[in-house]
Amino acid sequence: MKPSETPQADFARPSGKPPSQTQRATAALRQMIINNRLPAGSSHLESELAEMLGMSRTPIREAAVTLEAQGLVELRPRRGIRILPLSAQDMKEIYQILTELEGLAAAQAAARKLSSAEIREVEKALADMEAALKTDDRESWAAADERFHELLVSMSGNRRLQALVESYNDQVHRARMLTLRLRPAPTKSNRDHRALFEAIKAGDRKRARALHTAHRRDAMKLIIDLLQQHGFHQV
Amino acid sequence: MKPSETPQADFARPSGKPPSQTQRATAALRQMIINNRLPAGSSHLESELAEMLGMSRTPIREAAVTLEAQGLVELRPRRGIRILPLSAQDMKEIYQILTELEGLAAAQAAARKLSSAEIREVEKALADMEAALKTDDRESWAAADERFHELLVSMSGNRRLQALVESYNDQVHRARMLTLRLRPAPTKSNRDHRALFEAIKAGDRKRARALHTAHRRDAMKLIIDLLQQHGFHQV
DNA sequence: CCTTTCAATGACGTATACATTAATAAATAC
DNA sequence: GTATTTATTAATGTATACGTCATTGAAAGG
Repeated sequence: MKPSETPQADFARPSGKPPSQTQRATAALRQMIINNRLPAGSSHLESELAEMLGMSRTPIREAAVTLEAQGLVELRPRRGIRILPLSAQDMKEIYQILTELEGLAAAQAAARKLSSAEIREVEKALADMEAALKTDDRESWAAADERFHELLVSMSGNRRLQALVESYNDQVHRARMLTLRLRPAPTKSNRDHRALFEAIKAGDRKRARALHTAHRRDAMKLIIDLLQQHGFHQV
Repeated sequence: MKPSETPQADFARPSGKPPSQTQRATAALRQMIINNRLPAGSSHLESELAEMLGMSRTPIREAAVTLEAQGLVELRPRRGIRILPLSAQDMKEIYQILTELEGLAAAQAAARKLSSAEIREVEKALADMEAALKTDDRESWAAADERFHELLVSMSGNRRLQALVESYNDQVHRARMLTLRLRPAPTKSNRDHRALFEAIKAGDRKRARALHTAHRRDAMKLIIDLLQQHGFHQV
């Protein structure tokens, strides 16, 4: 559930400063888009959003430009800022990219020597997922799952890769949440995660990559099928 | 040499309209960054750039935000817009990502049935590269090489993948041009291209991916080594 | 009743204004 | 001569102003 942040947001907030209006606008809008409080397909005038967030149009526009570059919205002259919906085709494109990039991350992670702190964090995420599976707490499971995958990518050591995966994950977050209750219990997912992490710890790059790729491919198929079955042509 | 364009720039210019100031600014600045007319590491005040391009600060700021999201510049409060230089580590990160994404593109292209127009365009690029190699015309060779790789990615059918690769290619364009005259004649490169294209036409996904991955890995090593040998620690 | 033209509205793109605040220089103390 | 404090400068972040142009509705014509 943790909101991701754009790379520049990270740089631009040297931890002491009060966030600028532009930063507030970017974070707030991204958040609202990701968890569907600004529904996919809806349009919003700059002045509306400005009033809603208590600022002028200027920082709203800058935020909108950033989010457009991230693929979350589209700026349509005189018709407002449109929250981009995702078609099945869009999902496929994004998942193909994610599959590839996360596969690389897994291989890179396997090539490294993990710190004990890293291992502990991953183990925690795995344990949380298993606990959530027992009580069928889907939200907690999804949160831990997200944490697990974020950790993997961060362990790749490639900051750009990390930012990129985060950004594309943001784009499919809505769809993932939507299918969370429609899917069967993620028993196999948990097994996959364990096996993947074992391969990484063992330093088996090839296997880590293969396992992650297969895992993501399954996830994509699951989500796309579910959306289709339940008649969502756009998300 | 062809300047790439951001996805939104493509959408935002429905071919009839005069480009907006923001679009002009984004294109001009990107162009100047990519071909080193705004040197890596240099900083520029918004007002300078505004005067240079004959517009107010507003469109300059919007362009800067876009280019920051693309990873080309950094906005430093009160110290101007800084053109981000690339270290060897940066190059490695970017090439890892490019290698992966273009490998995927090659595999996807191999899975498709290419149109005769597509085949003709690729053949032209290949022929141009071979002709340029004969006369040792490095600039023409680089232009054709770029066209070849762009065509491959576009043949993947994944628009997002295409935009992404374009964007990361922009980031290493400077370094590529810098090493163009330092490297040995790209004889092997041309052979690689031929073999790769044969694999794609034959529909051999695995081989297409493997060939492309190896090709890019070689290119990365070549460039990084050359830069190191010639004492460029930043580009 | 449907189509087309025209006018009015208002959202956006851009310029400009202005307060804030960081960086630089000057001045003072040591 | 060096370090610390203060004053000055000026670049940014944000608000506001305004002209342009697309969209909507009305009016006129078929």
